[in-house]
Amino acid sequence: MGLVASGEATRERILDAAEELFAHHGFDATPTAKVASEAGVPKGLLFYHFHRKIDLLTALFAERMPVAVPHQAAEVVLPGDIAGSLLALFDRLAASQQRSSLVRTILWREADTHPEVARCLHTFHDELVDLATEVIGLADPSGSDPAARHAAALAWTGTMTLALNTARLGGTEHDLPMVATLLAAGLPASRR
Amino acid sequence: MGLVASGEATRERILDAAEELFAHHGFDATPTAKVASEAGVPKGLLFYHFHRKIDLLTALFAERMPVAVPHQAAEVVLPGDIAGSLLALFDRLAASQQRSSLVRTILWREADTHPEVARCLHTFHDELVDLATEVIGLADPSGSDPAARHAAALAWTGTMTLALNTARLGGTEHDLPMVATLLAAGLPASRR
Amino acid sequence: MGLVASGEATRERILDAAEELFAHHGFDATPTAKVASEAGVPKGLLFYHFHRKIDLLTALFAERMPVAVPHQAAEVVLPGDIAGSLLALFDRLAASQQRSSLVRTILWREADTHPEVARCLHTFHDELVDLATEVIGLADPSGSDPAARHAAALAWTGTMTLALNTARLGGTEHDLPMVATLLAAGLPASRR
Amino acid sequence: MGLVASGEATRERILDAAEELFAHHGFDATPTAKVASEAGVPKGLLFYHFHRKIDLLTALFAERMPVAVPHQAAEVVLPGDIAGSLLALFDRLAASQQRSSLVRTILWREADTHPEVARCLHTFHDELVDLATEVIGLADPSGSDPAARHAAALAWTGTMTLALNTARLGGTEHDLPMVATLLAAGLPASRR
DNA sequence: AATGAATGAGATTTCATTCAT
DNA sequence: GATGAATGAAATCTCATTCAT
Repeated sequence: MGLVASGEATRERILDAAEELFAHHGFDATPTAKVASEAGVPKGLLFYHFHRKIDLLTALFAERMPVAVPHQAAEVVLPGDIAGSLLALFDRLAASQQRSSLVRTILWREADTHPEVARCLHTFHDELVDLATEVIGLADPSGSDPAARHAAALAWTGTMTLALNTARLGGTEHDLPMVATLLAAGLPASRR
Repeated sequence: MGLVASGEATRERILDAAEELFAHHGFDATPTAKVASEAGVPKGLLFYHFHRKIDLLTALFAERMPVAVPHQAAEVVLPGDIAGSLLALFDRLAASQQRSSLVRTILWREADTHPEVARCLHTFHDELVDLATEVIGLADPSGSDPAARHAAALAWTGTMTLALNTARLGGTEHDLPMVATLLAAGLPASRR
Repeated sequence: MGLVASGEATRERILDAAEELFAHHGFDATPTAKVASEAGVPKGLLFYHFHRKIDLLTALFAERMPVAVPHQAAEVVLPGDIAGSLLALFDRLAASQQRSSLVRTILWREADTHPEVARCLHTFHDELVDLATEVIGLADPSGSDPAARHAAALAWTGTMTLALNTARLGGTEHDLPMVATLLAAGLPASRR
Repeated sequence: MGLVASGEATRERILDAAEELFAHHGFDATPTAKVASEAGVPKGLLFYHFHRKIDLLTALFAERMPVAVPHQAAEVVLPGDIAGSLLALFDRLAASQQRSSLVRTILWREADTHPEVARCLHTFHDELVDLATEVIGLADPSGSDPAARHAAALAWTGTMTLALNTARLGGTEHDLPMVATLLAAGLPASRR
């Protein structure tokens, strides 16, 4: 009938539970039994879908890792307004994090101990820097120095990351607009 | 005489082992038995000095958390050279991290699951931003806008943090000098 | 079919072992490992059925506590023969204790340290006194004073308890029939 | 000087702590470390005074076990008033228990698992029965049957024990005077 | 696919006892 | 007598994983 195969839905429920629990308590501190009970499935079924515990983690990154999608660049750019474009990029990023903050939390937590997770994190950062660089290039009418654009993108990525982590961990707010303005101001000045 | 009581030395050996193992494998994935054997003490002695496993973690942060010492500001400043001063600050920080990269690694890993650890992380960041703000103020001859100085300090802290994390997790190098130059260039321009 | 689920049978085997060991060596002096090995199950399975060690104790009292069943009163009464009825009551009790002396042993041992166990003990005693009162009432043709009946029941319960504990702990025998006769003799005399 | 040797006082403080803790939590559930800390002495000192943990228990019974002192009989007797004499005996006993209820609590708890403790308990009960028999004999003017006196003493000992245990464990009160009256009434009646 | 009991290795923690000072 | 660190055996409990049904 019109019903989706129950197996697939079960798998997703398990992943949902794992994502939530891994983010809040960490991979090692989360028993598979808790994942199963949170997902409302018997323990045995979990190991039918994911042979080992670690497979839950890899499945999460394989299927739910947020991507800093390149085609956002154009959508975000305000021609002639570098600072505004950077802030728009941040807003986009923050919004997308909404939907994937759990995976990102796991990403930071497990990066130190799982090399492949560390690679995920770096790839994500490199993509962010590239994206920011592209945004600046599209927004800057005067055509600044590529190296300067890359430096600004780097600083902005660092600032965004700091802000997102601070928000995630509940620290004090930061003044992003002022930073965007500063970077935009520095760009032409450093062109020389 | 000058000899430390044996109990104290043992305690430090245990903390050394815990620091090393927690940083490399994570708090939850490190058995207390391994901490003990690495420290060369019997399992029971570990619980004589630290009642519960978690006390090892809190002791590490209470006693070995690196501090962004304020009096570094003056020592690091190159009057008239903002970019150089910022880079010098980074070198100082990187050097000090050498001696405490383990605690910092643990700091990032456990921040999500242990609220008091998250507070440590925020305090550290806030201190860094304040320190960078002070450095810029001392290095800038023309007396820039305080808000701009703070924004530059924020961007620089984000960049430094990104660079240190990237280095720790083995990612691609970043071009810090260019960022410093860019921020220095942006400061007077944004003063108006 | 009539077959019990294997899980249930295992649970009972574990309780059997716990009952035996707790009675002979005490709750605190009995390692869970010994309960498991005595029951012929792996250690882990014990904690699958009973989450904590103390749950073994509470399960024993909840499921195996002997009850001084009220409907015994009529079965035990020899009309007109108060002393004989009391002795018959004791025989019934002693016989039923045969099947539950272990739980009773545990009951006495742990009453001081576990409040809910103490409550079990009191309930049991109160039921005994009520039952003895009823027996006396049914056996006594002349209709003695209710307060006197209750006093005799109390004295008889104390005597029975003393006798059972003495037997359990291996002390010297007591002359129960003489006590029963004495109490029966005192009843009408105290009616005045 | 006038000071008592500190060693003796320390020993008593340790025994005080052990008595309290063994009574409230049981021998097996009480760590020696807690006895030491409660007594305010370092752990090592405890094992200087009592070589093994079990020696604490034996010392308690050897030095602090309450005795049902025979010479109380005369002090308690109200000539001609058997019931009153029995009640007076109970009051004496209850008062003496005040000063030794802890040891008695331990007595009941450990009797099942320590044979020599069980012997203590029986000795105490036998002494009580003998004492009650003597009291009845002294109080009874008409000179009742020795076997009846012994039976009454037995019933009274059981009743007193039940009452004391009920009081100790916090159960419902019992009407002792009525029982004493009943037993006194039964004595001559059963003489025939 | 589904189920829940079973398994056993191993984790954290406790604790009686010893010992050097 | 006094002290507190040291020791290691053992206790309770956890958990990933398997398996029969």
